Amino acid sequence: MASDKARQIEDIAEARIREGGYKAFSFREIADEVGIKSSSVHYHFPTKTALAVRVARRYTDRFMERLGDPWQGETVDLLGRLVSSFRDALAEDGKMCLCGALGVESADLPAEVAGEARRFFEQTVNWLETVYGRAANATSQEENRAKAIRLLALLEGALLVALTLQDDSLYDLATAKIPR
Amino acid sequence: MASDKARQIEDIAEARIREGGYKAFSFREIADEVGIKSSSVHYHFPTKTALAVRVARRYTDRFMERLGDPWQGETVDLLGRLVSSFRDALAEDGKMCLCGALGVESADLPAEVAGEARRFFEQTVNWLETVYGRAANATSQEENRAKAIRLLALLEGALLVALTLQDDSLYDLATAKIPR
DNA sequence: GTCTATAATTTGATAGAC
DNA sequence: GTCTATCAAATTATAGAC
Repeated sequence: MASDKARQIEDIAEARIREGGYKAFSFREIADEVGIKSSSVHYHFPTKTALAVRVARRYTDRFMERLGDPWQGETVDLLGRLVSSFRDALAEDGKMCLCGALGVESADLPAEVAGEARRFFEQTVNWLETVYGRAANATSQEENRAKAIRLLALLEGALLVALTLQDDSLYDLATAKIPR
Repeated sequence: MASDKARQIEDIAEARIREGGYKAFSFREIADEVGIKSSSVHYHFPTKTALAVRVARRYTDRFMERLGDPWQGETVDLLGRLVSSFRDALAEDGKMCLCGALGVESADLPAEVAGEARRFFEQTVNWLETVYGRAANATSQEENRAKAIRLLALLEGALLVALTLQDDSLYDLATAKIPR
């Protein structure tokens, strides 16, 4: 299959970005791992920026797909899905959220890449605003947005703390008060 | 003065790390900015790792000094000092917490550097545990620790979200419910 | 303390054959 | 799609003169 190699390249780039950010992956390193030459990687993705944009887009799409329709289901279940999406990423691969890793270095990124990280946060906040707006105890739009920002910050921060202190259980500790 | 150049080097390295992580600064770039050659930077700091370690240590020491004695003063004031320490860093230079920026790429860092980021988080958590332990409504040690982890995660995450979405006010929105 | 000079490696990217 | 070959630039680091 033609796109098989392209997907392999994306997978490796994603893993490296989640471990060490945008500057942590190189075309040569990816090429070695896939078993081709770096010039062949350029065939699939013309530039490093283009590859990172593609990886971030795929990550966001999958993430939003996993979160599902914010208009369907119980508030508790919806919020729990968000909490466990990040937790699974930590538990399964011991890695940061891709767009959190990119977001930290926003100021030092090609504009298109920084824009994709921003897009991920915007979509997640929008999804949360909808969930909070539907809840039985829904408050004003401003307050819903504040709650959304606050939860997203807590979850990204919980990943960051757990990774830095090398203790995954800290993510659960930090998010224990949130419905799952 | 002899150590004047060394401090300049540390300042520039710190700024760059907070913008783009460990991989974002180079000896040549720093040398240009200071107005010397990269080999002269090596005179002050033998390796890149050594410079990063020194910068992280200085950052942590200054941060803890600013937080002050967790046994002195009101709980509200102590917690407020932590919240505004991070907020000022964002407002004044529009930059991430240095050890947050390093922590994200923990898995891709020289062990000594990752250790310094870990040290910052440990010290901040310890400080918060003491504050919560002293409070009038103090709970069990485990619960104090959970509260400490949770607040640290929220603050680091709030910085991350504000930087990625390029809106400093989101930090205040995320931390509004916390005493200052 | 700072310089010149340089080594050894890695990087993103391109041209052109097959 | 993948290769060889190559480029121009940047990187960390060292040796030795001043």
